[in-house]
Amino acid sequence: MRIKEGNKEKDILEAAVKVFAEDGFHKAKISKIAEKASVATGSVYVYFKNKDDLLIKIFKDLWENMLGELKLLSSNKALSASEKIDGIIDLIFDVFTENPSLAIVFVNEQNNHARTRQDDFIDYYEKFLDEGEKVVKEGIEKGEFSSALDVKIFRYYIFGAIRNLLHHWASNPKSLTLNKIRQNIKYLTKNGIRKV
Amino acid sequence: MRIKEGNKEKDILEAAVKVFAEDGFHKAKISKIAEKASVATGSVYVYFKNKDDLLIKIFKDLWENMLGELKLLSSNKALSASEKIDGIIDLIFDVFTENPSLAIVFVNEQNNHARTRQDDFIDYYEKFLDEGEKVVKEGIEKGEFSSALDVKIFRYYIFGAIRNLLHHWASNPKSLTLNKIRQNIKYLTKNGIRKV
DNA sequence: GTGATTACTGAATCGTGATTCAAAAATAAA
DNA sequence: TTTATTTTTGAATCACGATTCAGTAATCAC
Repeated sequence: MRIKEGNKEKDILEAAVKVFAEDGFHKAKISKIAEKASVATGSVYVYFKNKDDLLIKIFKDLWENMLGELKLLSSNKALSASEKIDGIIDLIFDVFTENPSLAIVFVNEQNNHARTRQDDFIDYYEKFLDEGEKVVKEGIEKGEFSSALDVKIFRYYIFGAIRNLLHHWASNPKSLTLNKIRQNIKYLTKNGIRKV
Repeated sequence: MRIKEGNKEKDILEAAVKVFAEDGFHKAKISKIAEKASVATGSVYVYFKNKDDLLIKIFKDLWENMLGELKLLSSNKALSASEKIDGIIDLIFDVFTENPSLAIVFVNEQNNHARTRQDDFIDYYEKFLDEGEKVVKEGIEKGEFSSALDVKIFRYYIFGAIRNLLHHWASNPKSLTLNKIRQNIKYLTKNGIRKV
């Protein structure tokens, strides 16, 4: 019997994130991913069904993890709705700060890929958004947030804003500090641009 | 001499937008675009250099046009900065309301495609964003908008929010009316979620 | 009508890179 | 050391669809 050496599955997945971020999913070559992971091309197919499967696993890992963390946060009775919103923003920024390539892959590939197929990572992603939506509802009920707003719309609004800024940052890390972006998002989300 | 019948270039471009929206750029087949435009596959190559060229022309038309309209708007001395922001939001919504497929193609393909190549549609797109940025700066100088915000960040923030909502709407037109989305964006942009 | 010119066609070609698989290598058990 | 079992390899295969181009059709000028 022979034991698998190291953790090739993880190596391949990490290499895939980098290559997908660099070249885009469609132009990314399996051979390049294999090379970056220091395995043979064929080994990729030992661990993953095909190229799509790589992307699906990347997103599944991401959102499964994010959902778990968000649940901890949103169930924390000590926090106001406003603090929870800040917490969610921090959650997202922390993950993507640690892994800018993942931010790029998420922003560039997830929508496109989710459209046709019906993969289970979408469940986790949707649940993540649903959980965030609950926080906003709670804030409205408590009177913290304006009842004029539509929670469904807000969910796409804030998430789109964050995504776009992350993408911009990941593509030009020098142009803005992530911390400044994070603070501005928190401010804008709550107060908008109007002078108070 | 033979004269070109109809406007095949326009037909092909419109068909391409639809097919790219439906299938995504990479899975879209030239033969399907040709069929939808009622021309032969080869005719696509009479009017366009290659598949990429189709996408580039789509974006160029879009942003050249948008920039023109935005310039008219932003130079209108009768409007406050706040009214101009509303105007920009209307501008974007009007175009994509008329052509939801274009909204999908924009959201799904533009980032991805812009990354590698250096095409001239990017100039128009950047100028459009720059022009919007000017309006915000003007609003800050006039004291209409909070001086706490970073205009660069706001530009990506608002544009990301709009993009994401348009994409959601274009994928599920039934779920929300575009008018409601538009109103919420205007409200959120200016006031945020906090109860006033 | 004829000839000249340009538009249009779509089947055949061709490049690319995902995927396969037979062989080699590594380890474990005997 | 030999055999059995599992992992790893990477060159060969193969499918796909973008692109080409030789041929056909349409229109014009005369």
